[in-house]
Amino acid sequence: MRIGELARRTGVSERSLRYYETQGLLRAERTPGGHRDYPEAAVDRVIRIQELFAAGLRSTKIAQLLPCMRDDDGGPSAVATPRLVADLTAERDRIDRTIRDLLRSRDTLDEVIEAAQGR
Amino acid sequence: MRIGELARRTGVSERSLRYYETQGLLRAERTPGGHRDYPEAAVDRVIRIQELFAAGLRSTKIAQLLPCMRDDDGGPSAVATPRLVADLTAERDRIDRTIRDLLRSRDTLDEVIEAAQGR
DNA sequence: CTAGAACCTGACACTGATGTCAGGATCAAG
DNA sequence: CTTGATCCTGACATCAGTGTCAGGTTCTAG
Repeated sequence: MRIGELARRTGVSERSLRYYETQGLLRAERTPGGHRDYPEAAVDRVIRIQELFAAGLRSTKIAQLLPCMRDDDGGPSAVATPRLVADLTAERDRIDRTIRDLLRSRDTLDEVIEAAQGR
Repeated sequence: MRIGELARRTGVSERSLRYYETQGLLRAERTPGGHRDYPEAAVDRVIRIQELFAAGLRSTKIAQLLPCMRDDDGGPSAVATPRLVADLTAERDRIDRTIRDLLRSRDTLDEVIEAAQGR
């Protein structure tokens, strides 16, 4: 599929999709004229990428991580190096802390919201 | 207390503390010579601010929110306007989505980590 | 063939919190 | 008074993903 359709189906801008390509996160075949042509699996992949971005990982980490994920267009997964595992473990712990933080902040907001609704 | 001590005790840089002041998030008395002098309660306040930043709120929202929080140096809380309540509700929903996203990403990382550890 | 939609690359702007540096003033202890 | 630690303001830089625009090419339907 073309970049426009992929953008529409994932909710990610064409600009971002091209950026992902420069970062090695997403590859595409090219038509004879040079237009990008994505496989169907790109949809899931882009959504996965967005989730990881939302989790605060930066593109270089995601680029290392993606080949180690199963479900990566069905091919056999690469195995993470010890170095990468250490990095990912640190990321996971950071995510855990972030989640705790978010829960606290959500409670804070709820308090204010409820107080304003007169109870 | 002085800015250096506040920075040390909260883990937030002096630069950021001054920035918070320009954004109306944090106030300080001044010594005759112009140095900032923070009350003890500033420690909790800064930590609260950091949590809200970590939750993705931007300084303008935090500035609106802070006076509506109880525990705000003991004074009586302001009450959020309907407009603000709507904003905060949207923020809370965004935070909820973020949490769900983080949980998914954490699971993704866990899968890769476990796979690499040979089980 | 042609028109319009869709795509290409490359460049520059922005955001918003934070880092960092310069040049100078204040503070506290000896 | 002096000295070294601490603080002041103001300015500019950074990061990383994304928006946007320009100028040009490709694709597809009629």
